Amino acid sequence: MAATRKKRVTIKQVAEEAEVSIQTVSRVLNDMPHVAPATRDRVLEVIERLQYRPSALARSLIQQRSHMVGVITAGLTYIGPSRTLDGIATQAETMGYSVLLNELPTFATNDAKAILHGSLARQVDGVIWAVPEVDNNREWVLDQLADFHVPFVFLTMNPQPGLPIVSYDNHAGARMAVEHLLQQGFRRIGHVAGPLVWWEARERFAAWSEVMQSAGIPVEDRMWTEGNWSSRSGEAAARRLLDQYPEMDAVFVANDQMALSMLSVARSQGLHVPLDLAVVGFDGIAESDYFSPPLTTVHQDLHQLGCRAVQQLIAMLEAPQESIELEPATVWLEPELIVRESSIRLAG
Amino acid sequence: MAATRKKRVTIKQVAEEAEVSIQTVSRVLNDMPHVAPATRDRVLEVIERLQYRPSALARSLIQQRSHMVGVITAGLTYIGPSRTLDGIATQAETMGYSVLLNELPTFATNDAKAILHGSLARQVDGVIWAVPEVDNNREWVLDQLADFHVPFVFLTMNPQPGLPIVSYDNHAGARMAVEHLLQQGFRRIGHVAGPLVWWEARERFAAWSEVMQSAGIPVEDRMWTEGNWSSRSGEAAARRLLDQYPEMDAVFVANDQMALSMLSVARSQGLHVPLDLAVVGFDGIAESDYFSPPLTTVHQDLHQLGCRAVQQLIAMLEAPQESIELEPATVWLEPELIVRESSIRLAG
DNA sequence: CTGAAAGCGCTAACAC
DNA sequence: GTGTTAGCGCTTTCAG
Repeated sequence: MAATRKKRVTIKQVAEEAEVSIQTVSRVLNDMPHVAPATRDRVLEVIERLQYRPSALARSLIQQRSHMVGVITAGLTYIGPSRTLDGIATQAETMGYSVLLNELPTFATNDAKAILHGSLARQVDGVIWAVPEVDNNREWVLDQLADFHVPFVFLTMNPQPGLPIVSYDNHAGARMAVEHLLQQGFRRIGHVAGPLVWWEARERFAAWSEVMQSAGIPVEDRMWTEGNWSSRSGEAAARRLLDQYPEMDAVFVANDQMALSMLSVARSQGLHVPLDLAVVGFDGIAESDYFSPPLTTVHQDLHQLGCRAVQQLIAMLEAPQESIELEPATVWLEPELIVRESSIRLAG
Repeated sequence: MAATRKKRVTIKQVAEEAEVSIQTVSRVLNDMPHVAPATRDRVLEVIERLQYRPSALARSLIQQRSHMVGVITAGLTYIGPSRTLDGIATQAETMGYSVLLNELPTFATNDAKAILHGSLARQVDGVIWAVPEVDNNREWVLDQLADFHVPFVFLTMNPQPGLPIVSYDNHAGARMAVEHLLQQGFRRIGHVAGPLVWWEARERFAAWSEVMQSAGIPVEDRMWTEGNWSSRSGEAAARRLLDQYPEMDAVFVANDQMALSMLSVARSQGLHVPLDLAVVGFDGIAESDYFSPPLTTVHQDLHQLGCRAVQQLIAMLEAPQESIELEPATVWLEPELIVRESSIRLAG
């Protein structure tokens, strides 16, 4: 009883079976007026009987509107991008759009070009550029933006006049983290940075550095190290930092995964957190509440970020032509500091 | 200098500009023979100059082949589904296919129907059903399978004759975990199960139960509790279990997130892991190596799972019609036990 | 080697 | 109310 692959039922067959014109079937499908109730019922009956499903493809071709949004992403194995995608997918669904997903194999420019054009060839109505800004991988997209005939929304980058951007304020988030440590009375605050080719890592690093200097604490090179976001890299970065800055009493780590490693390394070296070393992370992943000890962190709701991006894009799609250009709205979200045990100054 | 939305360049315009027929342009595009080199060059030049990009949509319509695979997933905020999707996206890319992504808002059946039909309406060439098997949410898809005129590949379910399935052997993985604990000399082994409406949770639970009984250890209800995969739920489950089974000396936890909570709760109750309580997780997420202590876990490479699913599906798509039905290949992957500090029996 | 005609499945504009 | 005629952008015959 193997299921032989059946041919798709077309509107033409429905029309013939119901003994009406193709047009009338179309009218029924689209709930248009001017169809006699009896005719409509007959058509509907045939549609049901033949299990007819209209082809969105053919529709898209003629309407010049695919109701698909192209999403270009990278690094889905990371928690951040996948949560963002979750938000995008959910919101798109809700608003009646499909997601055409493309993941870049690397963060480099080269791959991106072909992949983006592949997406555009499929006639997506708009594009959400959810690739982290690494090196200058965004340059050429921005350069060519005028040549693409669909709207774009960019995620996670500095506000820039004339560009629709949806992003968390990483600088503000990092500032909160460091200021919190200062308030707790810590002064010798180190930093484990993310890879500084990433915009987000640079923002967090810059905020650490600036807040420190504002507090009258000179920043030296031995006070920070760089990881690549992963727990593995965080382990090495943590060891180096503890080594080169032994009097450090607190550390701001650029993401929760690396902060986890910091906790682990500290423990292995006999340091008590937060008594000997306070630790603050970034991202606010769900697990951070169950680290040992629970991790103070800066939370950004990336699901929400994805939702907002879709709303923004669809607003642009459905707005009248002229208004689009006037003021590409920037959505600038504020992260939130979650204080837990890992950063509380204990009576020494 | 606002970028006014341009109209798309069509093959017709290229033809006119190059003073050839639409046909010839098409031949050039598709690298077909029988085009004079001079003509070809002229056409290519015009294509370049006009920045012409053929419409994949129009192509799909006539070729009855979209080169898109529909992916139905759910719970992208979880690590597992998103890693799987990462594998799917990467592999599809490599093989020249695009991914049309659909995420179910819940695991229930109702939403699924409309969403699946939406995907099919866009003429995907095949579907990867990556929704975890929860309750009987898979029943109706399987029932209606014969009515869909494209091939399906199912992820993460029991092998079943006549169905193309790509899955890890959860039962085998859980067996490894429990046998490892027995080998270490632990006998009073508890279990924190995932939500038992999930197939994967049931498999892991069943393996625990069976291995215990084979070892002559009767299983009682107080020896296990149930969580919902999240660290939060794992915390409650861990507390309950420690409470109702105080003499427990080891525990097999159904995923790493909940295992993390088990470590955290044990620590807060003054229990030393693994001295007082050995812990084994499941999944092998990257962070598990940095838990305190590093977690023994059963690793499954979900990226690989996604890759295999795509390979399987595309093999079906590109195979001659008859051979498809004969023997839908099942890919049955073996997870791997990673032994770390959390489960090592220490000289007491 | 090249072009003209037909048509993929559907909707838009107009007739009747 | 309903049918007819076009045509979305492209490929596929089949003539020349």
